[in-house]
Amino acid sequence: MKTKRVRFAPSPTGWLHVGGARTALFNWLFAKKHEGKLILRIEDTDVERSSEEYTDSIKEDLKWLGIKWDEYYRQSDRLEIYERYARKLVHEGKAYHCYCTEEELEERRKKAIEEGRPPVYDGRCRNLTEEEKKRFEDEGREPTIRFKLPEQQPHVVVPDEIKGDIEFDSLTTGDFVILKSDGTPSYNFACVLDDHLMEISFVLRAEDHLTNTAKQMFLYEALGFEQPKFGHLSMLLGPDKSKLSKRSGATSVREFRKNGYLPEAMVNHLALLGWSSKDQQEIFSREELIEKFSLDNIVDSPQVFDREKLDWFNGQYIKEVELERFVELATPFLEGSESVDEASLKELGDERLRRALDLVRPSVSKLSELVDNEDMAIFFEGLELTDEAEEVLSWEDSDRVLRAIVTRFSGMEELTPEEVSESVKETKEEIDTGYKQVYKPLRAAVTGKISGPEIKEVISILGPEKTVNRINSVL
RNA sequence: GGUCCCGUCGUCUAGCGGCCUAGGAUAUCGGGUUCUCAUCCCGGCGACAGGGGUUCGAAUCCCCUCGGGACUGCCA
Repeated sequence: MKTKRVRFAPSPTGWLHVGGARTALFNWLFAKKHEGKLILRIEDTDVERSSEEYTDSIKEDLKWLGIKWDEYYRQSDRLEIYERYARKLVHEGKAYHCYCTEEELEERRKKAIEEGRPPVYDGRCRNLTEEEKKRFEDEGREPTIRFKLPEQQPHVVVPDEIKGDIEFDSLTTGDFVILKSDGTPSYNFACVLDDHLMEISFVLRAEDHLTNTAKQMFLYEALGFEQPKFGHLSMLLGPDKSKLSKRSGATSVREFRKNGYLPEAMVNHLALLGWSSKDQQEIFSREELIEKFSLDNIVDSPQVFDREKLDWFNGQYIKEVELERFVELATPFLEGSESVDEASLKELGDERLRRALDLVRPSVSKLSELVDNEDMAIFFEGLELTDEAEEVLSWEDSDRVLRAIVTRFSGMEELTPEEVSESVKETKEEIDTGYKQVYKPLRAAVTGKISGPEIKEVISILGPEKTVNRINSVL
């Protein structure tokens, strides 16, 4: 069987969009599933809007997501190819030079809309005489090359592996430009040529390309190329149900990355947008996704990108990842926190930081929540008592309790959580009071707050010395 | 306007003619666990867009209406 080849073809005019990321992911999953190849093709033929920076950032973000490509191409490196084929079509009478300027075109378009006619190119340059061409050229006009659509084309069928055949009664387009006046190819042309030349066997792209695919059918025909298979993914929508855009909040994977989302959470969430495994599983490892991925399980209705579900996924992964990795991921966020200076981070030490982060994980759903996190603050100096904590400390037994604890902990080297529990129990019995009367003042004194992570763990991490110091400072 | 796609809880989805008084997840609400918060566990609320057919039987098939979306460039 022939190797399956798919591609992801972004244009570097912005950061990698989550919609694009999903398309890339589905292509990658498809390739992996079938032991095929994923081709990354940068469609940078729009000289004005494309940039090297965006190209790099897209590659970085794909890598971050764990989407690796097998081959890499850039359309700007391939301009001669497109030009050659465009000329070939002109030569064969399947395309022609058009001297209309953008301004003229725009004006006619406007007029057509006003008059209720479809705003399509009227084909006026189809049969220009040599003199007419020369006159235009003398005027300094740079021609484009337009593809000549068949005169009679009742309807087009786009075979779609996901939605089934899609029939177009008519194409809402006239002869379209395949080579722009600056010599760069337009999207549909470069796309068809490259998909063919790169031996793409399956084109999996978003639904906004549906009408493009229809147009491309003619190009395949005119060029004498065999068609690949096609599949169109539904659109990703914002909360307002319109195409996910800047207005809908964060849309680039870069932004999610900066906000402390884990790539595995992102991948998991994206995978479940438009695809499901048909059982009730929600959390998938990469391997499971590859194993279970199938075109049959793709739905064709559009989906809203739900941040809350992503947060849940992220929280799940934060709780599950290896502690070492979590520490690595968390550190930059801690360092970026205003309330934590380098000195106090250093003072805490690696081991205590490790344990503290492990303790705080369950309450965090994205790494950015670690910045100025209340629970983390417990482990740094400079605590202030909240009003509620003050109140707890003013309870009748609080002073006695805390003094008893201080007596127990003084001079100790370290404390395990179990030893803390034991001490609390003994103190409770010694003073003949309830657990709350011990735990609450202890928490208030040590953390300055009345809620937070398990106090026995907190104390164990801080150690007896710091704990005693803190208690003494409120007595 | 034209062309095309789509329509099950707020959101992501299961369902492919009887297993559906429509299942799961998330969000939300309530309860439990805990010194407390978070986690976790248990429970509640919550949907087949509407109308016609076809059929013994329709969320599932057909038609119409309505609604949403995309495209309609020398952007991709």
